[in-house]
Amino acid sequence: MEREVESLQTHSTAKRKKNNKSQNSRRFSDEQIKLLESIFEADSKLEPRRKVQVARELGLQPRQVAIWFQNRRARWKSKQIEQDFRTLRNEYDLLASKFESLKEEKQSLLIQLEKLNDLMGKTKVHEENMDGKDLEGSSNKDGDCETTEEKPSHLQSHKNFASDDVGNEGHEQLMNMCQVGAIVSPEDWHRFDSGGLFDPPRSSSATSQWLNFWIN
DNA sequence: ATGCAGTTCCATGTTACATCA
DNA sequence: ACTGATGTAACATGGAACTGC
Repeated sequence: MEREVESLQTHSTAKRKKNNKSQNSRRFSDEQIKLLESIFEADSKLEPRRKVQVARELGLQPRQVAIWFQNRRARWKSKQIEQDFRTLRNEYDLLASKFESLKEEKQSLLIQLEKLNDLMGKTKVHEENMDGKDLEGSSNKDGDCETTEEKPSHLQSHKNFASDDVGNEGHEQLMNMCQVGAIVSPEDWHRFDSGGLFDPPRSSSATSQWLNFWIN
């Protein structure tokens, strides 16, 4: 039955133009908008009975009320999309800047590591020249990066790299692993919850590739 | 139970017009 | 006065859900 009303209200473009010209204003009054908005705020959809009731209250056709709600939902949705877009963009900017600072931190740690390696290399040569003391007791033979003792954690991880126990290639690989660990733990990465794009892989070799992908 | 036509509602895109800078 | 941008009421269309047969 509402369809009947609607079809009676369906004009050709020409008819509509004529009709609109005869009306003083197409816009609803402030009063009408105010009530419609307050209803919309409570519920964005109208039950048919309520629609008829509201239409009667406002002196409008039920069809007009239905259309107003349709348009209002569409406007709300597009605003929502804009809002979501802004939120996502902000989150992305934040992540990007975190990533940049992590890269810088990594760079500075690498430099520190180089210096320490140089220093320890020189010390060892010196001690060998002195011909005598046992240095082996202090190095961790299993290559575990999470050694203890009272050094800063990021330095602890690289403690055993000066040792001869690890060959050059293994040395480099372990350095990479530990550097990744020093920059950020997997838990930290997962906290970002970025849907996998930024998530590092589980295996250490894949981790190196992953890191290189982002840095290079 | 199932298929089908008719109806209603809704989301989405478009049009026509009013208003404003 | 003219014009382009913007907001909005109304419309068109297609799909989903529901109903009666």
